[in-house]
Amino acid sequence: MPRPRSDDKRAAIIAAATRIIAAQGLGAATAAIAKEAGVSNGSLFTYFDTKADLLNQLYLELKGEMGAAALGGLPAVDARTQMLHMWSRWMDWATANPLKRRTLAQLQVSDEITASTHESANRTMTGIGEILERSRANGPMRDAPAALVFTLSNALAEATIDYIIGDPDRADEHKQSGFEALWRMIG
Amino acid sequence: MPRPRSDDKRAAIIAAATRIIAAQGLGAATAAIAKEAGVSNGSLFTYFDTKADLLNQLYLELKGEMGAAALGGLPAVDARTQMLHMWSRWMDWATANPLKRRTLAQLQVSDEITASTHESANRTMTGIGEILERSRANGPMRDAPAALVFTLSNALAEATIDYIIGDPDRADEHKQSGFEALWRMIG
Amino acid sequence: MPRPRSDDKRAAIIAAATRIIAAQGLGAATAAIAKEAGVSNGSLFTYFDTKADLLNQLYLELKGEMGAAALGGLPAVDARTQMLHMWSRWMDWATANPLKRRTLAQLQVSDEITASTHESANRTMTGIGEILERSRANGPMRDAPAALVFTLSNALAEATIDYIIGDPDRADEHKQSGFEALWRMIG
Amino acid sequence: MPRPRSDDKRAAIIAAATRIIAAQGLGAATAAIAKEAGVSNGSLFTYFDTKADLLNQLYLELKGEMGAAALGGLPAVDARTQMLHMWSRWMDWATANPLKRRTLAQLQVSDEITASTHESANRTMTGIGEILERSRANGPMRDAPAALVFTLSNALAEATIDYIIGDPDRADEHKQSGFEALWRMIG
DNA sequence: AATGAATGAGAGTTCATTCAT
DNA sequence: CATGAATGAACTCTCATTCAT
Repeated sequence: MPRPRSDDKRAAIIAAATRIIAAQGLGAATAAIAKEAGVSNGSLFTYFDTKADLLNQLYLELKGEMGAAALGGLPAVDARTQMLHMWSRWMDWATANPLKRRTLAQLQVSDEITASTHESANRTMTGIGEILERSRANGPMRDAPAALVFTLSNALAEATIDYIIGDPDRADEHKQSGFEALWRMIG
Repeated sequence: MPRPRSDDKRAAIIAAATRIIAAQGLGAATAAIAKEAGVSNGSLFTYFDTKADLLNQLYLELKGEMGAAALGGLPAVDARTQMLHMWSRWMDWATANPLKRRTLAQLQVSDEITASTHESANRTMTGIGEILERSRANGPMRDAPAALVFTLSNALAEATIDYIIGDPDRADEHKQSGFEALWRMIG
Repeated sequence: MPRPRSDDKRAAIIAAATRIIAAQGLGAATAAIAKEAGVSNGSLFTYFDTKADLLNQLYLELKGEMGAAALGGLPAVDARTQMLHMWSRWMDWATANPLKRRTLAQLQVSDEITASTHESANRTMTGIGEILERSRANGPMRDAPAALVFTLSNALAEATIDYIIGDPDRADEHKQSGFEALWRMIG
Repeated sequence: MPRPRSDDKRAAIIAAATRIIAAQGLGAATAAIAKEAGVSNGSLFTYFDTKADLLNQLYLELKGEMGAAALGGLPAVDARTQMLHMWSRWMDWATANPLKRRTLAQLQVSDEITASTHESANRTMTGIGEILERSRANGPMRDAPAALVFTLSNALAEATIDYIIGDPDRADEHKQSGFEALWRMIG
């Protein structure tokens, strides 16, 4: 796998794409992204084969970062506390990184993101899935398909984040409400 | 008397847009939509001022149809039964109209849809909001902001629909699971 | 020559075209002209075969009106006084009808105006030509080609008008200066 | 090092625009100009931001060239001889470059040309204005506004050129007539 | 005759991608 | 490998003209 030399440049493009897409949407020109990254438009294509490729890698990166943020510093305690910890960090990451969150939301629904990218993004979420599994092990959804539980929980999290972004002053309160709703659902 | 402006033609364009956007995304060319509608590309612009206008009207139409579908034939009974009825019809509409649902999902996150369009779309959802209010009146979220409850419930519904579309054979089962999750959350 | 019935409507279109072209230039849409005339866009084409036809007829009309204005009330006196009279009325018409003058100026240089239209417009200017001929009969340009004298005189008049429009407060003064320049040239 | 932006290509586009506009008017398609220049239609826009930009730059170029032609090789002699020299070179340039002259005439009256472009074009004409000032210093228009004198003289020149183009066989004769008319007016 | 909806050929401009330097 | 000029297909929207009513 011959990779181009500078990881810095790759990272700069990824970061620039995050910013530009947050501002302009997925229709943003690759030239605009390259410029924001301080790189020539031609160079962008030595790091990413196509625009779609860039988008897919960006998605992986952002989703991975979000997952890692959620799982960081996980205490070895009971499921509910772990879940709350994760939930809390997830919301915190989203409010602290509104641009990343915004871009990620756009990518999530784009049809430029391939099935295989979605799949491998989900694979990085395994840790989250495991906590979810432990959380619902004795709850009312214990017999539902794991993927359904995951989908519903994720939807709740995203909706809570959206709501918090619209009313950031009461973030903690909404974060708590959302978590309790989740726990009622699965716990 | 000139040829009168034809409601059929307007409807044909709306329908064509639904199909084409479901297949190609919001980037679909107006010419492709016009062709699918059996209309010249110029004609599209006598029915809709701009592409954005078409998108906004399409959004209103689809969202309105979805809301009407959800609320149709509502029995005058207790909140839970009403909610279940609505939930069920909502899922049914979505599974019966996958293209409309797909296009609606794209429009929902597009930034071509203006704030005022979103607002007036939401106004058509008032009926749904009322049922939700009755449903949570005595439940654990009775003190949460109405908008948060609405957001979370909506997210659950959308997620359930997505899941059902991915595994349509067990639609009824998932529909039921989703509803119970919702009810635990708010009921 | 089957002419459509309403002369009023024809006149309304001509008048509307004058206004719209003065404001928007020759690229103005026929639909805009029709609307300004209070007529349907289709109707415009029963009075004028094509846009070019409208433009040509408009040119003839405006040029004719301008010529008539210049020649009106011509006193039967010596050449210089006649010339001054004409010059004065010409300038007056132009300052009193800035829209017509503006549109006429645009048409004059348009390549939509055919050679034959130019020719017949010039034919309506015969009266002016005659005064010019008498004016230069004993002057320094007595042996120059009539058409050259005409062209130069016309250019002087147009330039004087342009200048007056740019500084209308001293119109009379500039009108006088221009005339004297003309007379020195040919008289 | 990328392919440097080529002055040749810019010049080719300017030259092509001159030819195409002379033939087809200002409505000529940018694609036609690009093709005539042997360049892709996209490339035109790397040299000129918009069609209007191209037109403005073309105007500046042509007017500048015309002014330079008129002022070239100016002898240090009396005003009349200088004026005649300039007049003669001006006419010669116009007859030798009918396409440029034709295109310039169109641009002169176009409303795509901005006020600021007109202004800076006029600034390149300062040399001509100075000769004009010297020429009229003791003549009958010595007290008229400089701008009026300039306007009238220019109109005479343009009209003479037009006339010459229509009867090129007797160019020298007409050139002379025009000059004498001018000199009577201001000298 | 009048209306205005219908048509479809362009128009200017953008942009992902390629490639000469 | 980096650069940015070059490419040309594609896009939305306009408009003179036609034609069903």
